[in-house]
Amino acid sequence: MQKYVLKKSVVNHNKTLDPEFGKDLNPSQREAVFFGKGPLLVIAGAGSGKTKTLVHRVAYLVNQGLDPKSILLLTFTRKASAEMTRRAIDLLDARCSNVSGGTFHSFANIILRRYGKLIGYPDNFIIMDRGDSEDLISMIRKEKGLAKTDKRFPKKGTIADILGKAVNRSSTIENTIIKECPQFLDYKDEICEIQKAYANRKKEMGLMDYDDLLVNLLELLKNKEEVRNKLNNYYQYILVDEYQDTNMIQAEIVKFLAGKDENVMVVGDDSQSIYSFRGANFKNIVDFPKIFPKATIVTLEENYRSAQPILDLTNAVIDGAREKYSKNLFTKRSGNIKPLYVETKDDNEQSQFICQKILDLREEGQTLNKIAVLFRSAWHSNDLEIQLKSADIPFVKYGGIKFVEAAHIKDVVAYLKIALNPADALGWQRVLNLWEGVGPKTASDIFELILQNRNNLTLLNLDKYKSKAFYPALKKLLAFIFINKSQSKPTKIVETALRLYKPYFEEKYDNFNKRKADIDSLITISERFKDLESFLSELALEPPDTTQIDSVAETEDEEKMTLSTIHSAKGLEWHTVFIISAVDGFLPSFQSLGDMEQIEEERRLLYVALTRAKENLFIIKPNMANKKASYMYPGMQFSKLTRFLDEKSLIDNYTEKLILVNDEEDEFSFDNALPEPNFGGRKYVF
DNA sequence: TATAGCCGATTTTTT
DNA sequence: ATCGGCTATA
Repeated sequence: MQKYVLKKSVVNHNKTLDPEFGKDLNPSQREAVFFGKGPLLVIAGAGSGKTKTLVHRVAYLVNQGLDPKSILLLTFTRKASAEMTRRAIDLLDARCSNVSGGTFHSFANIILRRYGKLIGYPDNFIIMDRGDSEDLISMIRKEKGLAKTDKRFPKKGTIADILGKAVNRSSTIENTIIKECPQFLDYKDEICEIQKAYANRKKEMGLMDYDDLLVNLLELLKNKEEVRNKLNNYYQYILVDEYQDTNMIQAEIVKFLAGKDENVMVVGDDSQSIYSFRGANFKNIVDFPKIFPKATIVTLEENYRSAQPILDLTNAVIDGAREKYSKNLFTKRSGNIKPLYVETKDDNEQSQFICQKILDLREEGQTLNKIAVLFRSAWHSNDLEIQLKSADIPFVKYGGIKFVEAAHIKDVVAYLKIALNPADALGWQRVLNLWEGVGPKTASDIFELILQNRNNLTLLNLDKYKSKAFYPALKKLLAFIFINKSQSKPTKIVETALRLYKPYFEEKYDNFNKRKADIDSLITISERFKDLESFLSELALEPPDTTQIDSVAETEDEEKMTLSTIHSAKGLEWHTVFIISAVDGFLPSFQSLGDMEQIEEERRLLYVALTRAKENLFIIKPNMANKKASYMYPGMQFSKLTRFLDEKSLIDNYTEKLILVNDEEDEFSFDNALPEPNFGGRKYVF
């Protein structure tokens, strides 16, 4: 295990806070930033300078002479954490780079590597991603013969959902089934059985899923006093961002971390809670003063992001919400351009409109990285992506399928996992199944053999397989497993794994040349890590998104526009925002329609999307009645505007309607007949 | 008994 | 593109 040595940091004590520090904050922000000791709840509306306030708070605390490491800043993504640290450094000095921070999960990972032994985990445990969990569940389901009993037995993904929600909502399996999918209530005993087997197998194999990271951290804090005391002494101030998206387990973790001093500041906006499907509970905000009765509450209501007409619409949308902390955003920013609303005949026309508009904006001198297109589900942008490519407009897409979820990356990672932790049955299954003549049965036989002898390689008797074609491969694989992990750099291990994988890789995928680029990226990423364990943890906790992969591949950082799911757009802002597929059934998603709470969450989702825009906001509603989704779900029309904008005629009152006129000549020529790009214009004819 | 291969159905959001 | 189920084959 890597040893960390405390280095005396060279701190420039000459540089003190700018006398102007805090002058540009409004009174509420100032109250939060200069707050003394004790619990503090900051209710921060969209665009109200939430990040700015947190960053100033960090700088203020560090400048008070506090050891930066003793400040723990828990954020929703690692990106957010890095961004805040960077801004704090700008504001004060390099001391801020030592602030402790990360996501709840990455923090749990660090603590559990060190203290996990106390609750029976090896320090080389492997973090399972969602796919790994499903694979293990599927394996158990097959072993128990549950797959065959009845066609209607839930699929692995559904079971994973049920188990995960039960944990994250601190509820029972039975209640979760009743709430989520009552049609499977008959199988509650079987699902409980799977749950037990799943928990046992994970422990045997040294695996933790995302939920285990939180649950086990909480267990340490709750039941291991020495750990709790250590952490309480170490972390003097706890700051939590996006508190509305924490679940009950996380709230308890915060409670224990705060300790007796209760120096804990949480920041959140109940109107932006969009992760309840993951067990997040925005009532955590309401309950904060119950957990910390001494809590001070500060509300930030002034919006610095959006022009007034945009804000008028967003306020109106969230006004329809059933439950919320009452707050009303206002801005001093002028602006007379109303959000623009466009109806198109289908998604193809929607894409054409966007391409055209973006070319206009570029003409005007607007840079592409100030433009974003937002949507409910990753696949909603499929058509747009094709058209952007053919129009030669560069973009990056956030959300949807991730790099590490691709089959070929999972293959390579499986090699690495079994090298780090030979007890990992899932990794073995995946690797052994690559071989001709090996299916699930043979793979698990081989795995059993290895497991029994893994402490003494010389006892391993492989004679059984001597006649098989895969025998030499098996020999080579075992040699790979027992290489010295602590001495080899991750990149070396990846390269060794790739030598073993290559023949199967080229056999398995027709388009292996295209996939090769991903493999190269994996090598590049591995170079950042000093050991295999941290590399694999990072892949599970902060999977690289397409941007990082692209920037590895391309040296030039060309300007690109952003396509993003609304979830992934959280916390960001753009000059111009297009919200596409504002169709009832798309947003809200038809999957959410059965449940009032879920529909309310969809409303908040739209609210988050709308509040990303600073100056220009486009809302586009294609008619999707004749598209694929509609024959899959016969009851749905997919032709009406989203209910959240339809109610009380919000569209009529708060937006300007653009009329698209089909130019008869050839299919669609946009180049002629376009009026001067002018967002105040009444009509948009093409 | 185990595997390979084919076909058809399905696609919310994410640490 | 991927998953799960079915069938032919060794």
